[in-house]
Amino acid sequence: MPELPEIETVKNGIKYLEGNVIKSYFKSSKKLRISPNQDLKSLIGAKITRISRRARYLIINLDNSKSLILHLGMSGKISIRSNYKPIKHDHFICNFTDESYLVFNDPRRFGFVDLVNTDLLAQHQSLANLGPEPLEDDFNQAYLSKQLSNKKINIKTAMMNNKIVVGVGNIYINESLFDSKISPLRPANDLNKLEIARLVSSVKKILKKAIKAGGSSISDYKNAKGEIGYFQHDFKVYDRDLEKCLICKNQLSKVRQNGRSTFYCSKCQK
DNA sequence: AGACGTACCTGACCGC
DNA sequence: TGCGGTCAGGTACGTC
Repeated sequence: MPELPEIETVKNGIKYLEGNVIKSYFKSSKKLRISPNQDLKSLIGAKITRISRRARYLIINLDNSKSLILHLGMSGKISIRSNYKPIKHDHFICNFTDESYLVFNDPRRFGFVDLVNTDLLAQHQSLANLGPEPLEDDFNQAYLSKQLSNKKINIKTAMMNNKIVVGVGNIYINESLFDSKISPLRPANDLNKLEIARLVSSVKKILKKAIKAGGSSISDYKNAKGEIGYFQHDFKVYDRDLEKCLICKNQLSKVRQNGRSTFYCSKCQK
């Protein structure tokens, strides 16, 4: 599921757990992308002090100087349940003092759960060397121009590089490039300042819109469903290669770039 | 250093 | 119905 808007939605949906104490946990024996650095036993009795997000990682700070890091990989989902019945691919479960359960389910197992000392969080293999958050002010035209100036790789792949900017995955870069009318095939260092400014603003706009829509599904969860829902995507180019451009009615295109599918309009995006 | 291919996994879907 | 091929929203690593 997850790109940045989905993780942000999950974070907002589980933030109410702050202040709860972990009563018990379960970790499946299946191997995830990385194994926890520390014994998870110290989770028991720990109180959640803060839940936040960095890039596509969920960070859960505990009152025992330790922090949980959760990553959802390609297929991971987090849900909150009022009672727990095991289903296939449940890999990590926490039971809290309010009797709710947080469940991490991930069929492809590209995600992970890790426990580290909070003072070493920034040095974690996954968190060190990350670029800026796309919605923060330090992700701007001047910064991006500098980053792209020596990159000959296509702009689409460059934008999916976590060292340049985090959390922009395949869906949202396709949508952002369409929104800014820039062809995904262009070499990154070929874009001028104006185009880079447009791209920065499109990335922020598209992500904010998706987060806003994702947030609305959380209220459904609170009222009825018992699970955190995801944004019902409304894409203009992603997965629409058999359809026509909503702007110019041209047939949309699909190509492969560095192993990933790219969708775009060859007329609108130059 | 940057570009690029590949590996990690399961499941869904499509054509034969 | 079953089988093989291909694809999927991410990330890390090896090689040139």
